[in-house]
Amino acid sequence: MKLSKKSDYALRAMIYLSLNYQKGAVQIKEISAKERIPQKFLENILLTLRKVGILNSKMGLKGGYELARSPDLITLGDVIRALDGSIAPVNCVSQMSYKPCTEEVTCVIRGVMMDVRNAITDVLDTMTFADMCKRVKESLEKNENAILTYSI
Amino acid sequence: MKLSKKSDYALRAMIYLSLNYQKGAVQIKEISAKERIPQKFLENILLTLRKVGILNSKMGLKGGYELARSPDLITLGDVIRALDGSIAPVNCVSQMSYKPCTEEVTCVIRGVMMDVRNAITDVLDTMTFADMCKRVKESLEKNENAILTYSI
DNA sequence: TACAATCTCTACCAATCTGGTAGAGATTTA
DNA sequence: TAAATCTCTACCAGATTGGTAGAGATTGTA
Repeated sequence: MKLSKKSDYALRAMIYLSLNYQKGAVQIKEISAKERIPQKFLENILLTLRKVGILNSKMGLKGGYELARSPDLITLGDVIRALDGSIAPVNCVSQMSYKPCTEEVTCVIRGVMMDVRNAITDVLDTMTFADMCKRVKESLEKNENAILTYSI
Repeated sequence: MKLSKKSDYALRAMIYLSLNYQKGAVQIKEISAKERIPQKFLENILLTLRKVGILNSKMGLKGGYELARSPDLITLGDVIRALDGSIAPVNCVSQMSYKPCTEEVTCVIRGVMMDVRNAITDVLDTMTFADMCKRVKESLEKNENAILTYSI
């Protein structure tokens, strides 16, 4: 039941890009430096997010990445699914990578795991990056001399 | 966010033992055969559950395993924690293996992950093996000619 | 007592996943 | 044309997962 480093980095990069929404493309190098994420690793992550349509990219000099749509239309669930594949604790309750188990009808573990999955997605699929930005700003107001950070 | 095979097997074995609560010790071999779990692997799992006090064992001929307390006093969370270690998606929100992150106060990802963790434990720490037994029996009544099974 | 059945313990192993790196290529701006 | 940037494929070391092997300790029963 663990969030991968990949998803962790992805969430941080997405918050960074959300805070810079509509301010033009942001370069990998900048995100990598500010968030202290290995650059080459981050390249892969952003590429994945682009391929699933969460990010747009621009190649060449002055290129970079930006959100493909408004931060309030992207949820944490979207990002974690893109990187980690599935959110469900077992495949037989997964939307993304559903695979029936042998005796689905009578499987009582499945029932509980379905509840767990729903509980998780209730949180992750309603929380948008607009919400995250709001939280970052609130957090900064309360802790005036705090460094801007939202890493794990 | 995946339930390990170890925890899966453990849950199944625990349901089996719960259905046989107060009927004397049950042997590894029997559970292994009925639930189709590799015997040597199951040995390790049951040993772990004994070490954390969930199971009692009896060595020697006619030995075996049985629940150390009533099924309504053991939750799925107890078992999964014993096998997989932690339920929390990140260590900085874990009860079991808590490890602070760099900037805890202002970390907004932490906040969401805390919500996820609570959502998961709400399900797993309230569901007992007595509940699971009840579900197994209900399920069998509804599907009269179903085979008794609760594997994933 | 002997012995078979059973749990206990340590060690080991192959396959996969995780986190990360390398480097050549394509594209764009100045 | 050159520098900056994204794109793509390949690779790699270490950890984790799922599982096996085998010797040892303990107990019931003939």
